[in-house]
Amino acid sequence: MSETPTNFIRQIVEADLAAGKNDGRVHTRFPPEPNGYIHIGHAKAICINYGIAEDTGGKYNLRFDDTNPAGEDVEYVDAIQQDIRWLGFDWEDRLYYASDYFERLCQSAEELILSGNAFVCDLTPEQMKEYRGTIIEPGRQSPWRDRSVEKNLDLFRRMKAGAFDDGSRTLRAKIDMASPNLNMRDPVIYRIKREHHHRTGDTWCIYPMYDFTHCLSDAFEGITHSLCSLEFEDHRPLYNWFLDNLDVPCHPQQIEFARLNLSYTIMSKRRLRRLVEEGHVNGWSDPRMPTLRGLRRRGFTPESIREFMNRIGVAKAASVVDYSLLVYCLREDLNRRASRVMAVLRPLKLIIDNYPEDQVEWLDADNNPEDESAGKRKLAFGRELWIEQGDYLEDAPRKWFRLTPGREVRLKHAYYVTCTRAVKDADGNVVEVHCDYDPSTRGGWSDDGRKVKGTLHWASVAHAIDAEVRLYDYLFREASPGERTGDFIDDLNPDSLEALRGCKLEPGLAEAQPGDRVQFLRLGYFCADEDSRPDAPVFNRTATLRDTWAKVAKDK
RNA sequence: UGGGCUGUAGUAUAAUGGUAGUACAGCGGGUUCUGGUUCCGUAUGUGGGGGUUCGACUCCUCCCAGCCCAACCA
Repeated sequence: MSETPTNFIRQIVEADLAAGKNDGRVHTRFPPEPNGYIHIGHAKAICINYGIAEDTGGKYNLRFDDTNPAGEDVEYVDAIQQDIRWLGFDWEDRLYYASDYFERLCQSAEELILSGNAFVCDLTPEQMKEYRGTIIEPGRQSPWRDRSVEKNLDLFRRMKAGAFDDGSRTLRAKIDMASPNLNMRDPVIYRIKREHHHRTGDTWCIYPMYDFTHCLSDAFEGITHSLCSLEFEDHRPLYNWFLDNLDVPCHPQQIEFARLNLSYTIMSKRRLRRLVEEGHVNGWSDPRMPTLRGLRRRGFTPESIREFMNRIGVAKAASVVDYSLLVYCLREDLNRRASRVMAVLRPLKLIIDNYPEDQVEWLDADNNPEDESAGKRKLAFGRELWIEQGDYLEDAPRKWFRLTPGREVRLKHAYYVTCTRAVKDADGNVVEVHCDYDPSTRGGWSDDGRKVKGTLHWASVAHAIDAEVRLYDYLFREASPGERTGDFIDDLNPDSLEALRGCKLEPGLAEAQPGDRVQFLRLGYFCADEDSRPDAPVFNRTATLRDTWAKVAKDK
C-alpha cells in the first residue's frame, strides 16, 4: 500500500503536534450508530480517523453511538466490529459505548441545570417545531424557559424516574432562540422514550441526544481530534458550547471533511435499506452492495479499499469519485497476488482432429507471471477442449486475433491450433469447432519465429469441473442514480447479476475455499462465494480485466 | 429568503504570494504465451469581474454556481 498523502486534516494535526498541543497526544475515534451495516463511505471515515492516529503514533477508539435504541441492535454492533477488523484496524481494548456514559451524562445534564443553562420544557413536539422558527425567521422562547433551577432539577429527576409520558417533556439547553444556526435554538438534550436498549435494557426511559452525547463522549475519552463529515459543520458551535459550559477533562477539536460519494453507487443508509427491503438485492451482503460485507463477498481486498482511500484524498468540497478508481486499486492489488487459472464461462467444444484419440498430456502452467514464487501446476490436455463461445467468430473483422476458419491461435500453455471448420445446428448456431494442432509447438511456443496474435484459455472436456459463476455489473446504469426521475430505483441496472451455470473450470478449483481470490485468465478476478461447495463451486466476478478489445468492438 | 461551507483538466486531489503538479479515466504507440501486466508519448484545468502586488489558485472585493441546516435521528 502506498503512503498516505497529506491533507488539510493531517496538516492541522501535525501543526498541533509541533506546537505541543494536547501534551503531544493524538487520539481519534470512529463513532458509528449500531443501526445498520457500514459501507465504503464509513470506510473513508475510519481510514481518516484511524489512519491519522496510526501515522502519528496516536491511539484510536471504537465507540458505538447508541443513544437512540430505536433501530439499534447487537447484531450491528458485532457486524461493525467484524467489518472494521477486516479492513485491518485494531482498536485494542478501546471499545466504548455512549450508553456506558448514560449516568455520567445525566450528571452533566444536572450540571447544566444547576448553572442555569438548561431547562425542562413541556412543549409538545408540534409546539416545539412551531416555536423553533424557520430558516429565515427567529424562533420564540419556550414559555417554560424561565423555570427555577430547583423546579428544573426536580422535573428532570422525575423525567428520569419515569414520572412522565413519552414525549411529554424534554430537557433543553438554554442558548439562543434567535440564532441563525438552528442547532443553537435551545436544542433538546434529553427526551423521554420508553424503548428497550440493546445494552442497558429497560434501565432508562430518558435518552440523551446526539449533540450532547457526542462531544462529551469525546471529552470523556480524551479524544484530541474529532473528525466527522461536513453535515456536522453547523453542529460545531453546539459541540463547543457544551464543552465550554461543562466541567470536562478536555476539549477535543471537531474537524469536518467531505463524505465519500461514488459514481454508479448510492450510499445513504435509508436508500440501501430500501434496496434490501424491496428485494432489489439479496440482503446487506449482496456482492453488488457498497457495504463492507458486500464488497468483501464480491472479492474486494481490504488493502485495495485502503489504497483507494489514500488515493482519493481528503478535502471539504463535495465530490463524486469515479468507480473506476476503486476497480483500478482492486486490479492493482490482485494482479500482484491472484493466481491465474483457466475457466470457460460459456463453453464451446473444440475438437483437435489430428490429436490422438485417447491421449492426455500434462502440461506446465505458471501460476502467476507477476510472481515467480507462486510456482507452477500441471494441466491436463486432450483432444476435446472447451473454449469460450466468444473466442470463435465465422466472419471476423480485420483486427480479430481469435479463432476463425484458417486462423492459427495459441492455446495457453499448450499448442498452436489452426481452425479448420465449424459445425452448426439446424438453427445455424455453432455447436462445435474443429482444428488441427502443430505438435512442434508443445508448451505454446514455436521455434521458427512464427507469430500468433491470439492466445485462448481452455479447459479439458475430460477433466474440467462444472461450476456456477455469477457475473456482477454496476447495480445502477446511471452514474448518479435517481438524477433523471428523482427515484434511484428507476436507474437500477437490470443486468447487474447474471448467473452462469455449467461453466468449466480446471479441476484444482474444486478445492477453493469461500473468499479465495483468483484470476480467470483473460476474464477477470473472481472470488469463491460463501455458497461454494467442493462438489458445486460458486464464483463471483469481482471485476473484469481491462479489455481494450471490448472497447474497440463497442466503438465500432 | 437567514446561516454555514465549497468551487483547480472528464473525475479526485497537490501547489499555503514565486515554473499549475500527481493519480484515475481518455487518446496514440512499443513490449508481451492473458487484447491482462508493463513501458513510452499525448490532449484537457485555477467559476466570473474588479483590485492589491514586480508577481495571485493563494490576499481583498463584488458577482455566479453547488452542497448542508427548520427530527424529541445520528
